[in-house]
Amino acid sequence: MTDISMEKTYSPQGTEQGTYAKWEQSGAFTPRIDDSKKPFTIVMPPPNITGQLHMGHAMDCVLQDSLTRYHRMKGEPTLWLPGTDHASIATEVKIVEKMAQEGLTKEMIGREKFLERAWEWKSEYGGQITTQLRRLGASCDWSRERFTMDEGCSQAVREVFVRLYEQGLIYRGDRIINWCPDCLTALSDAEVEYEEVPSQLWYVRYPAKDGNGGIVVATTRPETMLGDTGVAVNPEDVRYAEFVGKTVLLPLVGREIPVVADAYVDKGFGTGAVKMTPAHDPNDFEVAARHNLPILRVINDDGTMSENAGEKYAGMTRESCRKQIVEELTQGGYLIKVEDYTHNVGTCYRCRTVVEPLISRQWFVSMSPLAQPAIKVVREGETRFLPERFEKVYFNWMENIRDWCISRQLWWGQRIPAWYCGTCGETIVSRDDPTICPHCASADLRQDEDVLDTWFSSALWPFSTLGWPDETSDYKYFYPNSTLVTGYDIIFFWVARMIFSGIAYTGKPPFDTVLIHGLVRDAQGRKMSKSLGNGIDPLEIIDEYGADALRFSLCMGISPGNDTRFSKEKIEAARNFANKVWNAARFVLMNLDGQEELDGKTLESADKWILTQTEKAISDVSEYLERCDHGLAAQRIYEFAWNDFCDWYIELAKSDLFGDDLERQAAVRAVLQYVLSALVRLLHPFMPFLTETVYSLLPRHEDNSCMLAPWPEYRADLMFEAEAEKMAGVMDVIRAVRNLRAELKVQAGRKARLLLRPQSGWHETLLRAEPYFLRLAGVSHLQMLSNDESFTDKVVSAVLPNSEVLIPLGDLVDMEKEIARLKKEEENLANEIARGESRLTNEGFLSKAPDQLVQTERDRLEKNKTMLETLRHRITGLTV
RNA sequence: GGGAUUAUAGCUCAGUUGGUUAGAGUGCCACGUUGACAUCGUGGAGGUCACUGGUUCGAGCCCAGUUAGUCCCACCA
Repeated sequence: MTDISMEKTYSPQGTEQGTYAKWEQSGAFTPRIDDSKKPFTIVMPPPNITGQLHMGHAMDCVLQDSLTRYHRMKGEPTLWLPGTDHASIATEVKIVEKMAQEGLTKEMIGREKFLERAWEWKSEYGGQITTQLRRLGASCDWSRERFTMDEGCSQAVREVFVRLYEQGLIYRGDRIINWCPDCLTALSDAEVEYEEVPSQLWYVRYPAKDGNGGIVVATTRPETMLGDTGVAVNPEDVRYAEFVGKTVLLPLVGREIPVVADAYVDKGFGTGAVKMTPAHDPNDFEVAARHNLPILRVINDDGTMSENAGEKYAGMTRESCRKQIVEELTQGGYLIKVEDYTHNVGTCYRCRTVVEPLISRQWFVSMSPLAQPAIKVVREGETRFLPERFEKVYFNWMENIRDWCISRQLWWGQRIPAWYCGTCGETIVSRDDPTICPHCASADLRQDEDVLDTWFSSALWPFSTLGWPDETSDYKYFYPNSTLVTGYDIIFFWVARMIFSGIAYTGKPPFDTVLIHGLVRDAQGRKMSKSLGNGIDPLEIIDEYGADALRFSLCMGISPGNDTRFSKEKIEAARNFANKVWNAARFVLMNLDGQEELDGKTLESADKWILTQTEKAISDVSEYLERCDHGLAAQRIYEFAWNDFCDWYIELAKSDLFGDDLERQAAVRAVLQYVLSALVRLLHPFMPFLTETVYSLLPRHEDNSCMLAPWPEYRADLMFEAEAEKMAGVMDVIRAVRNLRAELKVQAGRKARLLLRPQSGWHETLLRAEPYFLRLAGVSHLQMLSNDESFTDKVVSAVLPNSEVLIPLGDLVDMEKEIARLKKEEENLANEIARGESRLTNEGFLSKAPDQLVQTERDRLEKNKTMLETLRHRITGLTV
């Protein structure tokens, strides 16, 4: 017996952090570039430096780490590249909030000081995040850790910006954009979230020039009428045909505005006439462009009404101005009616403020030339989504894409590399900071104040992190990446943009596979959020249950792309599983002698059975991991470890292990060692800490790391299907005996005799299984009955395909009950036979079903008939 | 308006190209200190696979429709 000291209960708290430190110090997270091997690369979706990691990050991390560990064990040079995201707007908002507590504003301290604070923030929170990732066991290559605003990433950003500008794909223009009046910046379309809000639809009469009649328009935003420069109707609408080309008067303001005909207007909605506010509505803006309507901006950046709105309203908020306008319209007799109306309003995805569409001069990326090839690579399967259905989401977005507004009126981020000449007005976009204007040689240059959308740099992450635009060895070897793992919530923000960016700048799509996972919800299925206060801190879970338990619980029972619930029950189940494996290992290790060697051993059925189960598990788990199906893989390992190995094999092994046959002992030890070693390695991607500890305790593995151990290889020579089936038959008998005993409520300690009447071919197997019956079924002694040998004592019995099981229990047996029970069995069996017969007399089944299935059905029917006969014989014997 | 997705045991969820009598965890009931583990063991109860129709020799799975929920996109003022 090996002398080992393993606690009775696995306690992760004492070992995990030390194990991680050892891994990290060993340098094993850093892959060796080997041109003869294909690498496996994952870049981590960089968490925002705005705060701590939540459960969603934990899941993201766990899925990536299991893939990483699996591929590393398979011997592929595996790179999982970590990093963090500067999260321009989100971080800036946080810093501003924090400064407000000190009574400071951005303007008070200025850009430079502000950026100093931002970098301090980065080093504090960025560090917290990487600490958390380590606690989770993330085996990423910290030597390659990146930040979206580090020098290299910023250089890549600059390169891309300049290239696109030179290609004419980046332009600056006055267009309607989404403006957040609270964050005081432009937003891209993707950054606006729509919310249904109950509101009203106001019907307002715009009188004709003489003050009478006119046109009634319907609007959800009466306050914007101050910026109206026209009214539009449908060209085919006879009701308004006479007005087209004429003008109406804008109430309260008295401005004369033209009536135009445009197909955009829906005759059926409202009154069929729409007021045009080109400066504050994207559709109106387009109509205005077609009809040369003037653009009048009446809302300021901060959401208040501007000078253009008129002296009376200037400075009012949008909300109070609306009230005021409605009141005045009512008084003036212009308000015809008000209807309740629910509509969607856009809100800022960071601060939830209602966004204001307004016309503004911003930088844009021209999307349609970039989108086309990005659609193609997915269409043609060069890049695939898992699950596949997310491709539809992707196509839908890409095919309807609009130009991307990339400038943000913020300070924290990559500054737009554009300079304006104060002398000649020239715009200079260049890779190096210009000192004089190339057009007029003036030195009066001013850099654009704005920064780029955070997602502009995230879009380059798969290659900017590897050194691009330089042709570094990392870039050449690890790009394109293999798999990208992320949640479905950022397909548009991030995945789509990486794909078109990768193709446009590197010529290759950035990864082959996009694995999309769902959200982690709370036990009630609600989204975890700060406002609900139902978020769970992964670190608290790790402290209480261990990282392995957390990891396993995040993998178990998940289905690709679907949301999952996090519950106490789940984490406890995972913790219990860790303990189970720990104890199985503890038992095995207590019984090993360090000389285990499977080859050359004489194996019995039980050994062959567990080896066969092991090979099947190896093959299944490998396949599931290849398919990135963590849920099935975890489930499969769980079953194998708990049911096959612990519940059956270890128990079966005990009779040999504690028996006198030294050869059997040695064989069983070798099998235990082999299976445990395979099990631990299969489990390692999911429970790295536990398995690392156990693996190092295995004989001759003192200095070996499970993390670097070879992934278990499927061995066809250890598959013993026929023997395994025999063993399964023995297990059926054991189960039947247990069942009978339990039904009769036989005390566990009370042994009973077991009589078996085997079917042909089973005598030897069952006879040899006697020790198993004794140990696992509470049997005192086995007696084999021949076919014609009758047995009429008081017995309970069961009929199995391989034998008739009889247990004489004397007065414990209530013969009435026993007969009733057997009759029920008889009925079930008869039904089963009837079902089989109807199938086998069905012409359609016989002619169309696969031959093999028909044969199976025949065999089964045959077997059932024999069993029924035995059962009837038994019943007759008892009733006579 | 368009699309996706979910509906399977009390609860949480699996169920690969259609093929035995639909599985697991958890909860529940009964029994149990059998030389790893009570974070355990053994046994048990518990399901018209949302509904309707269709295809098929055969449907939880495929098709059509219905109902209920969740989500995404679009943004008719």
